[in-house]
Amino acid sequence: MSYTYKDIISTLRRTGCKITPQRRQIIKVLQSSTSHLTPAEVFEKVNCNSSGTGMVTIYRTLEMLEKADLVCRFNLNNGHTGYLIRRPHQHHHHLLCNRCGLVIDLEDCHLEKLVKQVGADTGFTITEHSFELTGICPGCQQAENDARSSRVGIST
Amino acid sequence: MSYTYKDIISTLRRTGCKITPQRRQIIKVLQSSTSHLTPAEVFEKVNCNSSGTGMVTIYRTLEMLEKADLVCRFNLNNGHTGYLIRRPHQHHHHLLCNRCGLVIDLEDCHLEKLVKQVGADTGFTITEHSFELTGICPGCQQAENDARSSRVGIST
DNA sequence: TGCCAAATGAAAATGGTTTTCAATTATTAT
DNA sequence: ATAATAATTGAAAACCATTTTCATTTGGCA
Repeated sequence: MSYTYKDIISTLRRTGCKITPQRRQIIKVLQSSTSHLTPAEVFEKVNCNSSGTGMVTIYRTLEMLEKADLVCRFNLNNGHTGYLIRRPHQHHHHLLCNRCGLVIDLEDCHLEKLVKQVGADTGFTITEHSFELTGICPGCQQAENDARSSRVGIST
Repeated sequence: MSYTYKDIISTLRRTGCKITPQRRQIIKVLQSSTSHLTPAEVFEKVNCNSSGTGMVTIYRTLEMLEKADLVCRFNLNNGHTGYLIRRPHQHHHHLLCNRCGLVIDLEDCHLEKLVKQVGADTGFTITEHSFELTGICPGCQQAENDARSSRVGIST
């Protein structure tokens, strides 16, 4: 489960950040999304209710949230950056759907042994690792199958 | 082992690409580096012999090499892009040194089972995965230890 | 050798992100 | 509640990596 809106606000207060309407908005937008959002996407969603929040504020808020460890930041395949409300439990990996952007958390990291082994083999002190999977989620697979069968035109 | 200069040239010829002096230079620079290089780094190295190759050509050549599967492209942690001459054997992972940029190839991917398991658990069709490790290589660990002991000043 | 498509380079365009700076606002102390 | 103040905001400009444009040059084939 991800941090609740209240969690986030109180963590920010604790850090000495001011709680502005813009920040509230941005947090709500991030929270209501199951997939990662780029700064541009956050901007769009925040501004569809005509709140007039500037791009600059989006960037600054995302940066602040990242520093406070409340969101995690991805490097998307296309070189862009995505942000996702963080799940409280520490280290985990992500499974992304290529079609719809859905993100699944893989809570258990089964890689400790492998990482340790690589360290031993290479002499490196390994400080970080990332493991990202991408594919097509069940929903999008279904949608593609449906599209295919209607294209073939079983009954015409 | 990575592709040799000759391998690369002949692959390019086969693809119908022209072998220009600029391209030769760029390939040599990539080849002589054990770590990934950003376009800017390639530019710098290519131009230190005053060959006057433009940034544009660097970008275009790197793109061409990537399309020909002769280099691999990374998203660096800082958001920049790095390129590395490819090793012929297909799928593998990387171990990067945080200090000096050294890249070690991990030829064996031990993750097939885990990937398959995740697919089964989630219903995703998993098409790709990446596993990247970062840490400090033995050389840089040594250097740090040396620096530390001289700072402590064992004999002064 | 000459031709022509491909490659090059300079300059301009693009697009995401960051900085600057004056005006505004959330919080703290009064 | 109000005033003081330090943080936040937004507009515009700056930045920087990357891409596009277009006129010029060049590698490789006929």
